[in-house]
Amino acid sequence: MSIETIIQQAAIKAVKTLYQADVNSKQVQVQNTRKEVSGDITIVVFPFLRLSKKSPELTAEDLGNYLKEKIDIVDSFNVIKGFLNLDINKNYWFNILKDVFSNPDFGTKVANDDSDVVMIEYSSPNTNKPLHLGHIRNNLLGYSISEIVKANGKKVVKTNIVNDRGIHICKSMYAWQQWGNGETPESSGLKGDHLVGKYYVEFDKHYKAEIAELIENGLEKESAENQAPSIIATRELLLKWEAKDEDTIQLWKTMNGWVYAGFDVTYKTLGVDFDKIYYESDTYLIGRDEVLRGLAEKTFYQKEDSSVWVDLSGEGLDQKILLRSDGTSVYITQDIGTAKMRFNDYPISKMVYVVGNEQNYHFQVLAKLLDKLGYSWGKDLYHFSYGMVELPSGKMKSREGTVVDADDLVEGMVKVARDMSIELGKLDSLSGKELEDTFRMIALGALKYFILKVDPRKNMMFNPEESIDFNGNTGPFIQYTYARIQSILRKAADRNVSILADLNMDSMEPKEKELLKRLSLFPAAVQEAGDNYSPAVVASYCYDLVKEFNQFYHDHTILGETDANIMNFRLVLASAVGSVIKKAMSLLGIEMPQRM
RNA sequence: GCCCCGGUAGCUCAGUUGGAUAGAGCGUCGCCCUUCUAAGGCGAAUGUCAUGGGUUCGAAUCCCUUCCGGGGUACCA
Repeated sequence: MSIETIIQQAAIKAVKTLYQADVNSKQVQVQNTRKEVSGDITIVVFPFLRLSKKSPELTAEDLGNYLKEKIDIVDSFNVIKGFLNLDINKNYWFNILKDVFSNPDFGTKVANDDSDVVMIEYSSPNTNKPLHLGHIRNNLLGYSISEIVKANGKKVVKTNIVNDRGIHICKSMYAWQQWGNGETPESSGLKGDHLVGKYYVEFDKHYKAEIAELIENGLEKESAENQAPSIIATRELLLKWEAKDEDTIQLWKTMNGWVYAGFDVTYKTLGVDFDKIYYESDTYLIGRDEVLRGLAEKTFYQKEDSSVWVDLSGEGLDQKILLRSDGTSVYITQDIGTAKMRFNDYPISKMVYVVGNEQNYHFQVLAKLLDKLGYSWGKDLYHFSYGMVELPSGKMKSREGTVVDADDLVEGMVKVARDMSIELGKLDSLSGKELEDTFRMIALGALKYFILKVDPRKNMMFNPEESIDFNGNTGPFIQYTYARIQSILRKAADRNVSILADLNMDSMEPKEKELLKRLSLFPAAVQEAGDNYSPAVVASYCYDLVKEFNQFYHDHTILGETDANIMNFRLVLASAVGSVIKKAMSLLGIEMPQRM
């Protein structure tokens, strides 16, 4: 039971005894005491004034006296206006420290056979272009949320739906056929996904030129967009693909193969992975069958041009197309099929889609569609809607080439990490792979923390002109603190100092107690992050912990301490902080170096 | 037009059930390495919490107005 809960329940009893009145836990506001004020935990007494019919100060005095007498972890108290600040007995804090030190599962819950299965879809790339910074945010969030949900005692299935078919894929295929001259990753030395992306951009260039020409010849914009030769050819290609034309399928397989090889490299670099991968090419027909079933059951309707629609105007939404007039599927068709397949494959109790907020409307429609098709789980799907990454110049657009490429960004950061490490000269004891791994760890730590510390729901700004920081509230700052702790623990081991969970001390320094308080908040942070699907909560917690540790580290020596009990206590404290840092950062997918 | 989301220091961001003097980092100006790693610590300056109103003992937080920005809005994904 957390300290907040203990105090809260005690306060409810106190009010009952003192004022013969019932209050619920919501009315008892318990918060951490502000740093400038003495005390550990604070009760806000304003809500009780009506019951006590006394001044805030006297009410707080009443409560304080009661708690001091009845609750053994409350040592003493002070009152400032309507705030009752309680001092908690040191043994309470010592017990927390012992728990952190000796319990490897401190702060997290472990899943068992009966735990809920949560399926988390993330990444979901199109196979017509390489990944960019927006995808990085998606991948990092998806991975981190998976780890956080796991830490809250759920079974997690990480999944990826690869959008490997559709008109957009045909665009790069067509462009490659027309202007590719047989170029391959081998012949050009280009990473597969970058090669295919090049032809996607190429398509757009030609398509735009054709539209401009048609408009010049007197066509309206809309008809020009529909009659440009490139788009007509691309539509034919999609029809041939859906008809399983052999050459078209072969080209599709070849080009997608290039892209997958490229994606694998990027995924590995980012340290993300999946338990189950679905391909739209396998699921879209199931979706189409579902749509046709809905049509037969008159859930949906058909227009004269034979396109299929759903009318959601009764639910406050619009009409939505489900199959085009030429019979091919649209984006939402495959999502229906994929959902059906997944629920057949796994005993899913919650389905989470990590997809950008530009698709909020899409997921509202999807939930209602699944519901209409008779799937009870449809309306419970959760769209984890995250914000866009914006550049100073505006939104990133793959077609126009105004993106921050994922591979380039990571490589650039590794270079910065390498240069900086060499300049600081701290890694001279390492060499070869170990050294290179540390550079990558630091670079990825900086990038991941930069992305994940921001509230996922909000749009965020990235300025390519300014490199991502390595000082201050950053991943490397946290890694650095961890490395310092490991250095101390190594030195302690060298001197044969054993670290005991047995703590014998009369009092603590303020910085020591502050650190203990921070440690005690870890379980609440993990839970809050899980409840809100927010890696930023973990990042923020970890930063506060690390900042607190650095102050302690600055003010107090550990190995230089002459009192053996105090030295042992500080070693236990440092070790515990180290393990919490490591665990918290692992929830963000950030690794901790032994040295840096 | 309609719907959704956002606006906090020069910049990037915290601030979740309404609580004490609104906080960090970067940048700026100072200070601290004969002492466990200075990717660190300490101090200074910087705010009409977009705007106007309302509810409340108390509002950055809840409700309404206006302004600004982003996204979506029937055959892109």
